[in-house]
Amino acid sequence: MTRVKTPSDEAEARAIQDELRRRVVLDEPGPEPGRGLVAGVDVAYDDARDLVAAAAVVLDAATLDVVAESTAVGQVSFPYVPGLLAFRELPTLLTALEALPVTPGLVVCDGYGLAHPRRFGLACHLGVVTGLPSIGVAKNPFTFTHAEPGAPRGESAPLLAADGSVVGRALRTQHGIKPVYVSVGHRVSLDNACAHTLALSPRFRIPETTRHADSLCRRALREAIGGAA
DNA sequence: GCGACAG
DNA sequence: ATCTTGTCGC
Repeated sequence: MTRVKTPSDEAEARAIQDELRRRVVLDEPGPEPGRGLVAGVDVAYDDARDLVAAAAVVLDAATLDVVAESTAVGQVSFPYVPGLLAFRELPTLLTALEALPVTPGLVVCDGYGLAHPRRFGLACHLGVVTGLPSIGVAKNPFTFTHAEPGAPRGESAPLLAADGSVVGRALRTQHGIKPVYVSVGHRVSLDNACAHTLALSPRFRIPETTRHADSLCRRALREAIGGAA
């Protein structure tokens, strides 16, 4: 079983990131968009009980039909610290992923990959520890900047770090609607990551993978609380 | 130095 | 992330 060591403090977490970051693979194009199986993952929290519920939903990339689902509930083991999100979400997320009856060719994370203060966001971390191709699709630009993409669906602008380096892309998934922020996680090119994101978002701003995972983890959290109360 | 900052 | 009903629109 894939495990993520829970750091005892932030310094240790950063040291772990530094070590795992060396294992990120960036020279593979990744799976072909619109084919195979794509998984979406997300988590929901109950702060009062320190619970975290994770969901993994697998879609047929061609039809966007749901072919498998899995959830897991665990205790929160790390605080929310911007830049260290993976240590909070990954343990439970991996449990849900491993319980899937199939292995996806790509995992779409709700958050960042290389677009990260230390170039090792949640999607990179998940990709490295599972070995699976992964990308990050976030709803906010965090500390990064970008020019306004053209209005049509499919338009994009480079997502820039403070030092000017390109860490991802602000991608318009719906005409005239706020873009999403795509970055590479592991074993996928940025072009491919954006193509997948577009293919997964035919109707709404957020990819269907993330939408399914979001509603499923919220449901799992409600049921976990309901069963305990 | 302080605040902002993926979820 | 989360606090949160009805309402507007396809």
